[in-house]
Parts: sequence; C-alpha cells; structure tokens
Amino acid sequence: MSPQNTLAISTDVVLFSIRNDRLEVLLAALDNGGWRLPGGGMAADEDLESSALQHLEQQTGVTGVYLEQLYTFGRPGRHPTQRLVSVAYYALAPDEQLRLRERQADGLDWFAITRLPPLALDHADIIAMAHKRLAAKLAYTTIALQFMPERFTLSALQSVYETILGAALDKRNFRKRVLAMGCLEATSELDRHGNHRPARLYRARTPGKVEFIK
Amino acid sequence: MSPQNTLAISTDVVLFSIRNDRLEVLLAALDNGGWRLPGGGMAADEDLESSALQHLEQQTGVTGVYLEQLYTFGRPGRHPTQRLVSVAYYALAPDEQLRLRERQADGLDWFAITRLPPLALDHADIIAMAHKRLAAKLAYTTIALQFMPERFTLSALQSVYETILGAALDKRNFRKRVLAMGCLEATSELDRHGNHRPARLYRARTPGKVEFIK
DNA sequence: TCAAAAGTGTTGTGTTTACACCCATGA
DNA sequence: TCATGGGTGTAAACACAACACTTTTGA
Repeated sequence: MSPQNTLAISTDVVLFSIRNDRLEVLLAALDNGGWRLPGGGMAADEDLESSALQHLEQQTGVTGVYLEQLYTFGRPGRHPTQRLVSVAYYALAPDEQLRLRERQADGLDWFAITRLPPLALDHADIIAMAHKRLAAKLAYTTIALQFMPERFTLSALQSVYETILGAALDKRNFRKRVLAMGCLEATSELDRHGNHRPARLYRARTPGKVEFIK
Repeated sequence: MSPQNTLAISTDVVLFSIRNDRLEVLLAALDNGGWRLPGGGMAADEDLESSALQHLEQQTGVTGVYLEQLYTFGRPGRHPTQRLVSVAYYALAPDEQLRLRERQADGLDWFAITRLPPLALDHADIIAMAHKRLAAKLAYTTIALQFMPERFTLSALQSVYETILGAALDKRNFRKRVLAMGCLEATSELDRHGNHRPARLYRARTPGKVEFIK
C-alpha cells in the first residue's frame, strides 16, 4: 500500500476570538516556521465533535467553546504523504475565557484574520471559509453572543459586530435591532469604568444556544 | 483490532427531485426490506465529491446533477460493525433529466420526503438535514433553478417553490421577485399545451450556477 | 467644567404584501 | 362560448436607514 493509500481522518478547529478589536485565530507553530490549526487524527471510538474538542484542549488548554462543523476537506494531494480527510470545525469563545484557560505553552499564538502567517496544507482555505461562514451567520443568527462574556454592554456587542463585518454601525439602529431579537435581557447592574456615564449590563437569555432570527 | 477500530469513509448522496408535485428522494433497496441512500466507500485516490458522483452514477445511472456537501456524520456506533464516517452530499436535478438517465434497475425507487420507508443507519437524519438545508437555501439563493429543465415557465418554477416550501405563493409577487433577481431571461418561445393561453418560456442566465440573492 | 461614552425617537425611503381582472387558447 | 391557466399594477403596511442631542460619570 503506498502512503497515498493509507487513509486517515483528522479534525481541525478554527478558534476565533475578538482581541484588540480584531478578529483573531489561534494557531500552533510547526517546526519549519509555519503554522497550523489545532487538531489531529481521530481516535477510533470517538465522536468527530469530541475529537475536535479534545485536540483543542490538549493542544491549547481551551475548553468550553461553542463549536460547529464547517466543512470536510478531502482533496487527494492536500497532504504530501497521506490520504488525509479533515473534518473542519470552527469555534467561538469570549476573549476573557481564553485568557484564563489558554495554556501559556510556547508554540501557540493569535493572528489577526487579515494577517495570517504561512499555513500548513490547505489551512488557509479552511480559515477563509470559516470566516465567510461566521460573517454570514451574523446576519441571521445570534452567533455573535458566543463572543460575549456572561454580562456585557450593548456597546461591546456592537463593537463585536463592527469588527467582524468590518464596518461601522449606527448605534440607535443597532440597539433597536438587537433588543428586538428578544435574546437579551437587561440586568440591574452597571459597568462603571472611566470618566463617563456607566453602561447597563445585559446577558443572553439562552447563553449556550445560537438562535435563528426572523 | 476490533471491527469498531477499522475506520472507513463513505460518501452518501441525497438526490432530490420534484415529481408528482412532491419533493422526492431516490433510494436503493437493501436485502432486508429497508432502504439506503446511494453511496459507499471512498477510493483512496479519489476526491470526496467525485466519490459521491461516481457512486451515484454506478448505483443509479444518474449523472450531471448539481451537488453540494451537506455534513459529515461520524458518531461512533452509527454503523453496527464498523467505525464509519459518512460525508453526506445532496444533489438536485430536473425530473426530466432523471427520467432519461436513471437506470431501470430494480432496487431503486423514489419516495416522497413525507413518506419515507425504513432507512439504514442514520440515513433518515441525513435526509432530514438535507431537506432543511434545501428549504433554507430557497430563501437566499437561486438553488430552485437546479430543478428546472433548460426552458421552463414561471408557473412551473412557482410550483417548485410551493412544493418545497409546502405553501402557496402569490402569483404576481412571485413573478416580480423572481424576475428582479435578474437570473432569468425570457426566450421568444411559448409553451403551448392544453386549452388555455400559452406560457412564455424562460431560461436561467447561468444554468449550472447557484447564486446568492440580495 | 470638561471630556468621554451611554442612552434615546422621529421621519423619510424602500421593500413587501395583499388583492382582481382581462387574455389567449383548445375543445 | 366556455373552461383553463397565463399574465399584469396599485395601494397600504411595514421594515430599514438616516440622523443629533441629553445624560452621567471621573478627572
């Protein structure tokens, strides 16, 4: 059996977060100076989704993310020595959560989606597709809430939308729209920081869940 | 290595068509009286998509369909004796094309999506997901055109929408909307049949292509 | 008192929906 | 001439976009 005929399945994860007002992706360093998505071969008795989560945890220490299957990449020749089929996922989590749990291990770094380093295999394509999907889902789901901590201000949420869409939004219209979705509820708490009026904190009504709107 | 540890990848295809004013799916008979989706193991040097198309052709004689990846199913235990990961696709084609090319082989039949027979493995889930995706895509793409022959009337197209959505649509509004998409062009031909005014025939401007609208 | 972000409504514009009649044909 | 499906416009309702000032705080 030639190497091309040994069939393997891997899972790869595009983990997004919003940091420094940019959409960033977590990557793992390769020996050769390049980078790759966290992920790897699937154990035989494991679910695809658990495999993705487990690799993510082992390689980055990150847990408790929102995970969704993206696409399965299987072009022959996408891997130089193996017939490799990758089931790609994308994951979202609030920055705060990642600061806590991400291992400080070397060989991991965040990259702005606009300035990616050289990537292994077709991982650049995978990231591009994940980005496109994420931007599309903003329009008709509540997926952006997965970037938010438990309590957050409407301005912070707006800034997430603006970052992903790459465009400024009208504050009043944004608030109307996002409150009309009915997925947020105001808490009695305020966010006090800086020399300006404090902002009301909101929370997601169904935190783990991404809902379709309208 | 236990059987559960032998890993295999298959591709499966949900082939939709509109026949008898119903959305129907093509299935292959099993020995035990059940049915399954066309599909099967992937050859090692083959693209996933070609694998899906090739199984479809070999098992049903159908070629030239519109094909799109749906989802990858890999729950351990979904197959009784094997660790089987299935990359599922869905395919669309006009009824006319299928009448011509579908092999008359026994062991194949069409089933209305509302009255499916007992199905192998999780194929019922796969069909359900494909149906949901198709209905969703009607709203924001021109995917319905993949059910149409080269020339067709607006009434025929409307009937396709109504069949998939399971609801009646207003004729005038439907025409306005579908013409405003800019993907159709009127031909000079008319469809004459029956004792009523003949209908103008239209054709897709970019037949193979599914475009996003608005 | 000043700077900085939070918060709040109204008006116009464009899109979507609802709705009814005449037309061309074959029998 | 009748039955059958093909073809067409308008008005009302609604959704979306544009837009500016007041509030609260910390320094």
